[in-house]
Amino acid sequence: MAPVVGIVEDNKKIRDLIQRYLDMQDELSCPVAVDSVEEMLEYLEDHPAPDVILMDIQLPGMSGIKGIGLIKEKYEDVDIIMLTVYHDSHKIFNALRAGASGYLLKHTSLPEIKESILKLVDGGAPMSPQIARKVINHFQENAPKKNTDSDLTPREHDIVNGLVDGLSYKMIADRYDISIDTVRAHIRNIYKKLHVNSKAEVIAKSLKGEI
Amino acid sequence: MAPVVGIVEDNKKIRDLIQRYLDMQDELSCPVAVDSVEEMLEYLEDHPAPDVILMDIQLPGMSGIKGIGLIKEKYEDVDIIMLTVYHDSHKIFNALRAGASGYLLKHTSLPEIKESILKLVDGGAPMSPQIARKVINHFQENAPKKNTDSDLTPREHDIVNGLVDGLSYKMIADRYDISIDTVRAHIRNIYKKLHVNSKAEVIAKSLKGEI
DNA sequence: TTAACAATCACATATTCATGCGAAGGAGGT
DNA sequence: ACCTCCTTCGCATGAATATGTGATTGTTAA
Repeated sequence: MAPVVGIVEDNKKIRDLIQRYLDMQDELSCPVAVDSVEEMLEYLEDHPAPDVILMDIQLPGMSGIKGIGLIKEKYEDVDIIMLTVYHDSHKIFNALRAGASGYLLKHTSLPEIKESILKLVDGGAPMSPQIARKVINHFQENAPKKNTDSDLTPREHDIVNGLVDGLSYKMIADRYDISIDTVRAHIRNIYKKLHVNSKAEVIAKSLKGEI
Repeated sequence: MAPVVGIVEDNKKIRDLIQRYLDMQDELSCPVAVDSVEEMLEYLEDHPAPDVILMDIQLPGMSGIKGIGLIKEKYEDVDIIMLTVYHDSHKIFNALRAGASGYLLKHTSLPEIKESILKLVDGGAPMSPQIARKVINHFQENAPKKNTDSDLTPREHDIVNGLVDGLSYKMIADRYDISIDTVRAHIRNIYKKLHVNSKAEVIAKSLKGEI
């Protein structure tokens, strides 16, 4: 079933352009394009909800960001992509926090918009690269400067990798061409250093990024 | 000036493939591809730093995530893109916090990798759509816990959680107030469904988000 | 030059795991 | 009513793991 797309955008020229383009695609249909959140909510009263809604932020009446919340509240399965000129962090984060699943800048080309919608339906999250950069920077600024340093020696790391790959002692011994007793010895030391006492805990720690 | 790319990847086949492809492009050069962070650091001692480094996470010796920190510490202008099979939140966030500027999954095609590098140099941040989705979900406190399609029953999920927490059969039995033989029975069924045959593999799958 | 530590190996033993077999009550669907 | 699946439990056995107590060979830093 081809995904159904809705548009909320107050610039009629842009709105019509996008709608015509998307509706023309085999993989999509775009039966509804309105110029405010209020109109979209009205439309949703007596029509099936689209799979994806493209939404501007600057709109007559209610802002797009507020609209996200209202729409997701009643139609939680609708995915919303912001399509806007704003690239300041506050707007981006507020939109994402409100429940937007993607954030594209308005200079995004029509084929890219189409790709983004398909990506979203497929479980991805479309973001313009500049937006992604800001999101990532946000992580790095709020980075807790914790010490991930666990003092494991290179060889011990090898052993841990073996464990993470689900190998037995014997298989690890074979992989690194050492005896199984050596593997045991390393494991003992690893357990001491990490304060654990089972393979399971080592694997968990490793995959959680604590090693 | 064409951006210079470096690669840290322990799988020789993949490494060579990517290097050859990138180096063949007019817009890029890729003079260095090594299989560990340690080797890359050595290389950087007496060569000009690349503009971008593609880096795996699971590596012999030091992990790629730790490598990010070390490399960015001495060569802060280098941008690092993670290129890995891991898509569990812990690894993603740890990598981004450590200073990675992009995060791609390994099934990314060569032309997409190239595009990602060019995007990055241009101020963007390449991310696989799946990754972007996880990052966005992180912003949405009310994260709807979509059931990742796995045939595991609720009880089996409980058991898996116990394993992930590093518990022994006996401890799991105590936690859920059932007999150790029942735990065994569940584990047997879990192993069958996931096609594995050790706690280690279950934990790994779970933490990698494959359950 | 010691001292510390990484990496290698050995032997022993108690515990835990993996896996086979079998079984029985209950929930839910046809 | 019948069948399927979830959940629960038991017994048994070989394999793997956890842990202790050693020891030898290098490398490195005080």
